[in-house]
Amino acid sequence: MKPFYVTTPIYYVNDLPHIGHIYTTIVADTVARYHRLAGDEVRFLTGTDEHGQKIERAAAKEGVTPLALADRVVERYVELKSRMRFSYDDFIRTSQARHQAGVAEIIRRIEAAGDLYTAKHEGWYCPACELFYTEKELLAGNRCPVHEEAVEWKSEENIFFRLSRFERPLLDLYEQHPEFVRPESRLNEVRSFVASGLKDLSVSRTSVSWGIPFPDHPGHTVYVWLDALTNYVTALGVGSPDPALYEKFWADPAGVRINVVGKDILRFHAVFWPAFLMSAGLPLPTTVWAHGWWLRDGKKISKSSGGAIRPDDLIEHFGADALRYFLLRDMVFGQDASFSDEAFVDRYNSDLANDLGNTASRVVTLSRRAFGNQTPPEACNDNPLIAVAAQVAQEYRAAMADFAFSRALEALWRLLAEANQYIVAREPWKLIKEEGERARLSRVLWNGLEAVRIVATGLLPFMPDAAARVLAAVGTAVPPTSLDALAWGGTPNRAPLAEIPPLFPRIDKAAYFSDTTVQPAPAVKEEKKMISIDQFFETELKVATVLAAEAVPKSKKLLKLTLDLGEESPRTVVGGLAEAYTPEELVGGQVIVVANLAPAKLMGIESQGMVLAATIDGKPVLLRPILPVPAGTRVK
RNA sequence: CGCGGGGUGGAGCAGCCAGGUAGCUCGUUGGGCUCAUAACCCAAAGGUCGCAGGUUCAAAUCCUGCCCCCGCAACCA
Repeated sequence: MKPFYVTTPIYYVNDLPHIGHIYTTIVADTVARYHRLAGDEVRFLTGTDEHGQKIERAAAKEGVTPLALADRVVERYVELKSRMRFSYDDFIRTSQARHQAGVAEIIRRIEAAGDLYTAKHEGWYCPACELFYTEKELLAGNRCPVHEEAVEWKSEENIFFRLSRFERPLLDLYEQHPEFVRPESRLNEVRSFVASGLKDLSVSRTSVSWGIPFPDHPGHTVYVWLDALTNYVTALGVGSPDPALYEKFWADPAGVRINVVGKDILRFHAVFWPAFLMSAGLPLPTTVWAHGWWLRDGKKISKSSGGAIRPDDLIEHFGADALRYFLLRDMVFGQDASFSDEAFVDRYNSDLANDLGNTASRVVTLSRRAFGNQTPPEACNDNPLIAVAAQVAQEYRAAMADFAFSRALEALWRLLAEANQYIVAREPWKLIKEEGERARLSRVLWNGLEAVRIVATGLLPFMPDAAARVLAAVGTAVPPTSLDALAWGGTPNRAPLAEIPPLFPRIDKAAYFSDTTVQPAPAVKEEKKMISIDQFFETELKVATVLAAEAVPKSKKLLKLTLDLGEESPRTVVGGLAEAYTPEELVGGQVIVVANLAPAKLMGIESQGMVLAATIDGKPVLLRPILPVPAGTRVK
């Protein structure tokens, strides 16, 4: 048995599980299940990343320990296991002792290799953010872009990893093992990133205490990515007294090791991670496999837009199997895909209800009627479906080995379509009524059951429960444990066939959508905080005449306005107006500006005020006087 | 020249790396069947493969240039 190791990234406990996490885990789970059926010795790992400043701060805000906060989120991940039928063998948390021991071991190896050194890290530092900022990121007057407070010049001693030393080895890796990064388009991306030059990487922090203490460097904490990435081997027991799992799943040259990741974290996995491993003298993963993102109706999902995909609702309405099926069927693995409820319902109805469920239902019903609630007495080894099934099985295997899940499913569905055609052509419902056709009828129906059985077998990795239900419905009570079951001929004769309820009840689209019409977000409690008129007058609003306007180069939204506020010299004000206004139409007109706003740098231009506008659908609508007013007139 | 993805019948997509009859799902129209979950089967309509050049016997596919859309980054003071 070939060792096969597949991992998901460890998920940051800053976030509750969302469709992205679930998708990644579904992919890894399907791969793991497939390889178990294929006879490999599979180990499947997932887990959580729990260290870092964000967690530390979020916990402090709630008055709990970081670990308590992590525990709470981890619970949400763990409960998905049964709900989504995830079959991972291990769940690692970076807060666990075994992980910390492993990290320490890796760092010792990297240090022994001479790839660590300490150096001063200097820069503008915001104590509130606990972050360094580049000059470019700062607001005018060296203020933090988040807190708008003054930043300070700080120099901190950091431990650096000689990433630069691995530029050549990494390029050689991509050259000799193009399968190290898949899909191929991503390899190109990674290669060009590395080829453009690698800088040494700071791998310690002195400002973060919620993390793994850096071995032999008191006061330093291990940088999150060095901490997180190593989970794939620490979970196997690197640095522990019992390295058996590590030996089998990471060190065996015949083994396959796959890290499934989202494209957003590919760089860390395809550059930093192999460099760390090379330095530590450990084998590399076979492949880092990057998938795309689920977009909501074509837009990136953002929490603020309220368009998030709610996995809970979907699982409740359609079941975990249906969600698994949809996500794997509708995304070409590696690319981005668009999620919509309508696509989901359509896919469910046409593929699962009509094709799979209905086909199973019609052959089972016919067989029960014809053969006393049993599978047909006679099998059939000579019919047009056999060749199709063999072809489908072959394509299915090839696609699965290539992570081409949608192609694998398409292949299975071709067999279903073929089975339906076959049934219609043979008209078994007529044969039932004819006395001398028992043998023929038996073979026809047996073929129909057999085709469904093969499809359901192929679906076991995708929809573990539903596939088993379909198998049971067509006479295979115990799901097979090997892909050999894809071969023609597995349907038993004279096995009992129970009456089947619809395996995938059709969804009434109209009813579903009227039922789940998106409720507008409950209006946030209006906290009416009144201010005094004096407070209002602290804001100096003035009418300004637009003397000149031009687009800010390379900016999508910004216009640079030169405004007359009745002052000695005109002011420059930059505003996000470009999406709604052209410079030409503004010149000569008037706008209202906040005249006593602290200046700020936008795209390198200092803006000395703010133009007032109402925002509709993200686009500004300027507020301006109806009649011309002398420039500089106070607004109240 | 910031990074990346994409533009293929009404919708959503595959095909492009390894050029050779443009394919799938849904939808539409007509017909068939009645075993089945208003399902299934057959047929039809519907495409300048973003645009323009080039290479080639042959280009959706390779090369060059351009246009448009969508993410990310940097900016709605």
